[in-house]
Amino acid sequence: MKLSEFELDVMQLLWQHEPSTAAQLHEYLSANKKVAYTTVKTIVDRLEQKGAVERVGQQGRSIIYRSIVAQSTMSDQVTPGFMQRFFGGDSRSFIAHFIQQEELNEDDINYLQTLLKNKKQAK
Amino acid sequence: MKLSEFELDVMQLLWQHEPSTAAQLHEYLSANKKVAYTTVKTIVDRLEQKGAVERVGQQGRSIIYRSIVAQSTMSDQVTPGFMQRFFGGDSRSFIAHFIQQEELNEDDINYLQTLLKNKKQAK
DNA sequence: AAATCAAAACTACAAACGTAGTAATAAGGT
DNA sequence: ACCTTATTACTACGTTTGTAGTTTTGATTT
Repeated sequence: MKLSEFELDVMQLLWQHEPSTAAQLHEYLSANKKVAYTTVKTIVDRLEQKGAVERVGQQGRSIIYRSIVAQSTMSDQVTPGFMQRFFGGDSRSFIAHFIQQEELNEDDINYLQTLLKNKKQAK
Repeated sequence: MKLSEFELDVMQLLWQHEPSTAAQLHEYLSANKKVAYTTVKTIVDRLEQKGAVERVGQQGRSIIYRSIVAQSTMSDQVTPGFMQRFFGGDSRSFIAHFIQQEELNEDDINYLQTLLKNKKQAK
């Protein structure tokens, strides 16, 4: 399943606040972007058509939606392409780039170090 | 500057084999994807219009192209959106995901461990 | 100089996308 | 039972994208 950027923005919000109505998603989105309610509703309709979300009830006239595809499924599908396009598929330099670039506190670093240690031991 | 997926695929090839003619890019691409030469040329033309590549000479009738925008610039621009859409902007779980998911040999792991250690010390 | 032919330049077109208006409808209030 | 109004459902439209055909052009060969 292929979702557009805007569709993914809406999915992101839904993943974070599940379940939601179109009006709620519109409200969350409005924090970052000026966009009409009907626009958001159109996106939700398209997501429904694509089988990314489904109706799970209603509240007055408002339809309540829930995601069908998991965030992890989506990211697994899209990441290889991303890595390929920006890092030539080299996962080591990909990870290295973000370790260096991103803001990480000591806890974060410790956590990642543990992950690496475990990964090494699993060999 | 906003580039489409296909445009980025072509940029990736150009970044890897710089400079190149459209025919060469077509050849590289053909390894993975069946696509007409004219299609690739159209993409290159659009990249030129967008200011992502430029002409640096010719070889017979063939125009030689070079990238103007660096791969790192592109990835810096696109990554925040990507991270937001798939990891809710949480860089720690973003990096963690790849450490766990990706194939890494012992050297890779050591290298990443060093990076983390340095990052910790730099605090 | 004329012919050939590869590559460039131009044109085309359907599907997807971002965006939102308009029309229909049904819940809830009076 | 009727009206109001929030929501849904439907329609619309310009732009971008993937895809490639057709036409023009100019380098190279004969």
